[in-house]
Amino acid sequence: MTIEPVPVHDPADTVWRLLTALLMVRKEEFPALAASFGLNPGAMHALLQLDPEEPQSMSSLAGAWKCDASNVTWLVDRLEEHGLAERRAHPGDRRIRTVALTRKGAKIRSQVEARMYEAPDNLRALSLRDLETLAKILRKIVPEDRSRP
Amino acid sequence: MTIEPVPVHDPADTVWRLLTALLMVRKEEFPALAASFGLNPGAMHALLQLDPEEPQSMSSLAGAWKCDASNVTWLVDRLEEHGLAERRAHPGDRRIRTVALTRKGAKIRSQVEARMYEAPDNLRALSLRDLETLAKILRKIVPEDRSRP
DNA sequence: TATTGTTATACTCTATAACTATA
DNA sequence: TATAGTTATAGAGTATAACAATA
Repeated sequence: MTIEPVPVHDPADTVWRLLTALLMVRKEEFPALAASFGLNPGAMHALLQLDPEEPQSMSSLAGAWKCDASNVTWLVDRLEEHGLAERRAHPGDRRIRTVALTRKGAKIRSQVEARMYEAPDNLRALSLRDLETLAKILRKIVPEDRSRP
Repeated sequence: MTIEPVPVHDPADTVWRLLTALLMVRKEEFPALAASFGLNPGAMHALLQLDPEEPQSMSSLAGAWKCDASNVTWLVDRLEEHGLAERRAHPGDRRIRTVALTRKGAKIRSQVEARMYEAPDNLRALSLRDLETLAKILRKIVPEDRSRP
């Protein structure tokens, strides 16, 4: 005797399943994408969260990246080795070091984003009408800034 | 002078950005979900890809999990420690060891899936009409089996 | 001899604890 | 004394290479 799984009736869960299935493939591509730029996934994630305009302190990065300060040191070292970021002095407090994207870092970052946000073929196969319907509905629940990281 | 990013015009890319933003939060929850079952993310991933019905050889798992055979040994050791999977002899070839989910493994696996496929609150906030529209469109491009892993 | 899986070992990434320099 | 960041060190997870058993 086999225990059958309880069927999903909740429409939100149904949509969630469909979305997860759609995204799963891309998620697995991330490490390869990072590697294609000579970075490990952690450093790539860090690169994407660095703001080209606003240098941040090491400690605030530890908060943003949800990792230990010593790991921030290590990750920023990796980015510096690739010439993608640089440590700078803080004007008011000589204990603080800020991290800023270099010109090259900003360029690579936007290249990576372009690759990440390239829609997969199956999505591209939808009609313009369907795509616009999707966008309209999704915009109701996705804050504008989160859709343009 | 700052170089402005090229605006995204392609409607498929726009939708893709929205979808990615929506899924990002959940993706970050995965390690915590794994930890709540006493597993590391790798072992959890492995558990989810083990078929309750079909035992698989170690080498085929290395292919499926995209990792080295020695790592399969390590991961299956972890699952066995928790009583979630077990090695079995292959009837025809004594070199081969197959890996099968235990009864407990199948149970935990479906619990994990239930947690993973629970829609987040913002999705739940959509109207039934919107959810049905989403499901209808997404089903055009998501193969039925991929939406029910 | 070739293949399957394990063991021995090394490397990568992350964390904790001790340390340096500023405040 | 407290805080920011680094360095020293340890641990988890993954890979490569050598090995034992079987084909």
